[in-house]
Amino acid sequence: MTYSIGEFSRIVGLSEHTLRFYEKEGLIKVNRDDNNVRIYSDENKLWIESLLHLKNTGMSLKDMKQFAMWGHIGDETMEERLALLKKHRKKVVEEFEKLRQSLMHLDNKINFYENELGECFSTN
Amino acid sequence: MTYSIGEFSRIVGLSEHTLRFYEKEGLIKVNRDDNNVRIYSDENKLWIESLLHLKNTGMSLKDMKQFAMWGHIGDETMEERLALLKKHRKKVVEEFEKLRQSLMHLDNKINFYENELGECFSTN
DNA sequence: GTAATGCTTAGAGTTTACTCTAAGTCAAGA
DNA sequence: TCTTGACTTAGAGTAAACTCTAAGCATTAC
Repeated sequence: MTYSIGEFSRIVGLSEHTLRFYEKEGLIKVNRDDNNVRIYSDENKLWIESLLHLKNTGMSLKDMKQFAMWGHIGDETMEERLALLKKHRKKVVEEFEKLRQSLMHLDNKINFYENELGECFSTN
Repeated sequence: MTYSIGEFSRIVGLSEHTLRFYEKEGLIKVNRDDNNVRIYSDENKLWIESLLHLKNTGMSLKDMKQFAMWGHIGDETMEERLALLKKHRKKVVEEFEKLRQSLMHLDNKINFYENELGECFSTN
């Protein structure tokens, strides 16, 4: 399957502006038809979804850019990419643990407030 | 125990600029001595730590401000505060789950690269 | 034949949360 | 007395990641 930028935008949940911006920044390579119109493929979709996972974990555009560049070069950059991912993973794991603790703190707070207000009615 | 802004800054890991900024924004109330110099207390410390947990979970300054305002008003705002925390919790749980999935995705990627490169040397 | 959708460049604007600067004052300690 | 650390207001600067605008041209579908 292939998609126009409008369709693709809806599918991946990024605005057309952002898709063009990402392309300009080198995060994606997109094919064009005879009229220079962008044709997004399922491969592009997988790639974007992968990028969005990296973004979700807090990777900066700068690092995603670097990762994409290496990806475009080819197999000889695998070690660099792996190193980047491993380094990033460390940060993510820390972040994850911090979030877990802060969530616990939040739950404690909520429990405290519920006790203070009396537990007759549980209004979720 | 009480602390000057300099000491407090080191203790809680926020710059003096940021501490004054938070105070101006209404996130903390700080006592002053006869010379108008800020005196931070252990109560301030607990409060800031609590705020930082909310910040960790991605709460905006705006919401933290609202929460602090209600806190300063007193017990009659407990329900509002509880509602805000519960609403926020929902977002945090979603975010947490998203992060968990993206972390899994990251791990899969790393495994993929390690297999591709051969698992003879594990360089962490 | 016109509306919808797409293309370009270049640059301006937005939001959040700080972060810093300037310019001046004040008070305690060695 | 002089350095250190504190205080004030007011506003400017920063960084990231978008987000949008303008102006003009091309193509496709009804």
